[in-house]
Amino acid sequence: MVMEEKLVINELEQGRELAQRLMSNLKDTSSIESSKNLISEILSIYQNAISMLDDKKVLKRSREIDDKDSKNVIKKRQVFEKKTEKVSFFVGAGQEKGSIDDGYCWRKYGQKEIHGSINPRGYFRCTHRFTQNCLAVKQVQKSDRDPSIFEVKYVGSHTCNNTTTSPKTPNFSISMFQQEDIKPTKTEEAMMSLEDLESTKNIFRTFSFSNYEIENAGGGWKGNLFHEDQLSPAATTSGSGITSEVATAPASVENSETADSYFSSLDNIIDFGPDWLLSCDVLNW
DNA sequence: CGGATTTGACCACT
DNA sequence: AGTGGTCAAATCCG
Repeated sequence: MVMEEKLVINELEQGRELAQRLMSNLKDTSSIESSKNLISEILSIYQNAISMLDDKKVLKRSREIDDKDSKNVIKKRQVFEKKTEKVSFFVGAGQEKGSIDDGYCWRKYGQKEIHGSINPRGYFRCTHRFTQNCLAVKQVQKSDRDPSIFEVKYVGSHTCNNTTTSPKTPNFSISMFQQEDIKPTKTEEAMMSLEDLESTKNIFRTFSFSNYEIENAGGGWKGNLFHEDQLSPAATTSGSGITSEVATAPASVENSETADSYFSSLDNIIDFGPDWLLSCDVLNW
């Protein structure tokens, strides 16, 4: 395990301990039940993050991809390109038929029954793939746990300018992305990642915690999802369009010094090495 | 009629 | 061989 990975786990463990201490401080106060729930969720998130980072298979896989490419293994062009793409995992309350309107034009090109999942996964590519060479792709799968929620995975970003409407922000969302193959020569992509990380401080303040777990950071995207009753008031106000409120922290978090200390910890831990990026961002849809 | 969706086949990877 | 991702012909729909 490289130094950065150890540091990340260290930081997360510290955060978990602090949350546990706060939890015991609140034990005998029944009026702050919601705070307790919040802390439980924080603990859950920390646990998930630690588990993810402690999964040597994932980390090993990430490095192996680098090795393969450096050895000039010839692969199908599409497959190779994918490994360099930004991947966003996205969960949130969805709309009917999985037709989550993110402001872009998508064309469905496939559907697949996924082993271990009740619901099939739909494959969408940008309508302008051929006209504008836009390589954005997304996968949409209805959550097994809550059919009203869709899990969306974005691969690549839009290079087209065409949107059905102005890009929308989901009523609530959090995404996690992993760039699996950032090589020193990929300066541009690396810079993009740093920009994403740069904005992470603020982004971390935009969501109300909920259990979020990824069984397999490399490809899995299962999780305890965001239910409407767990969303911040701002997040539940509208399913259409970007609202400034969406970028506002839930009061329970904003007003909590303790929560701020956690965010400070997160500020520290996002300074990862380039081969493993973990971040949260709010996508424009 | 043209574009979008469906769905079985095919391919790459493990 | 199993699985996930993509292709492409058939079909649907406005």
